[in-house]
Amino acid sequence: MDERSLLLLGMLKSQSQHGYQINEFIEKNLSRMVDMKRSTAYTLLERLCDQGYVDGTMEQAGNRPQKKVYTITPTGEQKFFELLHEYLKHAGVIQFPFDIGLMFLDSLPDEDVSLCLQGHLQELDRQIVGFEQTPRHGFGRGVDLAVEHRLIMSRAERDWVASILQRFQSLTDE
Amino acid sequence: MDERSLLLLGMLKSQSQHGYQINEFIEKNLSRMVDMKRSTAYTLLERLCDQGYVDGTMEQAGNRPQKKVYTITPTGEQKFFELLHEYLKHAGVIQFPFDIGLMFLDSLPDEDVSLCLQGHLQELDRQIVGFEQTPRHGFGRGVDLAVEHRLIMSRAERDWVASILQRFQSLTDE
DNA sequence: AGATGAATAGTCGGAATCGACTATTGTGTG
DNA sequence: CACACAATAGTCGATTCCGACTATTCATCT
Repeated sequence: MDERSLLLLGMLKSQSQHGYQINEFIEKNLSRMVDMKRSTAYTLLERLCDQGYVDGTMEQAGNRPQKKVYTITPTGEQKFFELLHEYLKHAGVIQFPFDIGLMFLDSLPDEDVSLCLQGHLQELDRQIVGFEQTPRHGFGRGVDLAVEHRLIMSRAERDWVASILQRFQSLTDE
Repeated sequence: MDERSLLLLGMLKSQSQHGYQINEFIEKNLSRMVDMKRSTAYTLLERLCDQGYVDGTMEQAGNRPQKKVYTITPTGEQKFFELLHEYLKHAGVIQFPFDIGLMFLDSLPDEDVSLCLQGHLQELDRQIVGFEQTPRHGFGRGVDLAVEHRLIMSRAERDWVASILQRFQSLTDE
């Protein structure tokens, strides 16, 4: 059971909803923080139902197409709090694929490195703008904090990459 | 083909070696940056052989037990450079499971949040000490840079979490 | 009326990863 | 000498995740 289940439980805790809604929300609002595909979300929702943490009921509202509405159960809420504590408390091992690149930097001519890092920097800037423009007060202080977290992390990385880039450029220029 | 293959190709580029050595090195020196289990490494090495990027030959050195020595091929080197450019250039979407926790912070009493964040902080401090104590000059500037990268990222996160924690504690104390 | 598209629900097979397990041989210790 | 341990090689089944695909119903447009 990982942070994706925490996300699903959390979203259902704030409001019962159906899979499509959940997926839309994640794609539109959280794609910068979470990477979970639609089919995975459906699978996970099914599992949560099997485990009794969520209750899924088909509804026929008026004559609209069928919807399956998912609702968190009391045990689901318990589980939610358990997971929430866990993920707030633990830092875990974050993996930056970029680091693997960095490790082998030496195999590349300084010029290539400069070019790559420039590209990297631009991507980071784009990400930062994205976070800066993310509307706040999604569903509470918490979401804003998460965005702020990502923002300061991206900025820290950008500043560092920029400083490294300068090192390389001064080597190349001289 | 992901960053794990880049790592394997890179390690083999610097030196032909056998799977056990590779796994040992990753476990002992890179466990803070990369999470890849032994069986995965073996699987990946096999695949790299199939794809012609690596050549694996059983060797019977003296009367020691069998070793399978993996050596990077010319196409493997090409692939290595390709992947290296890719991973240096792109920032990708980093996922912090912590963020999912943050999003739902509001569901927890401030006191709980304080306790969790204190735990988080301690873990981060441990990680930072780990990076600080990582011996430098592993196989070149690059490795040092990667460690430095992780170090500044962890510090940035620690400082931020500490500031958030203070906010919560001042709320709780009053 | 028929076509098209959006909202909603999935399903299914394949790839990736891991944990736990097995096998072989040399070396060192009691 | 016997036994355990380290070094080396995997294998295999379970689980997870994803991409691509399908199905249904209504609304809208021609």
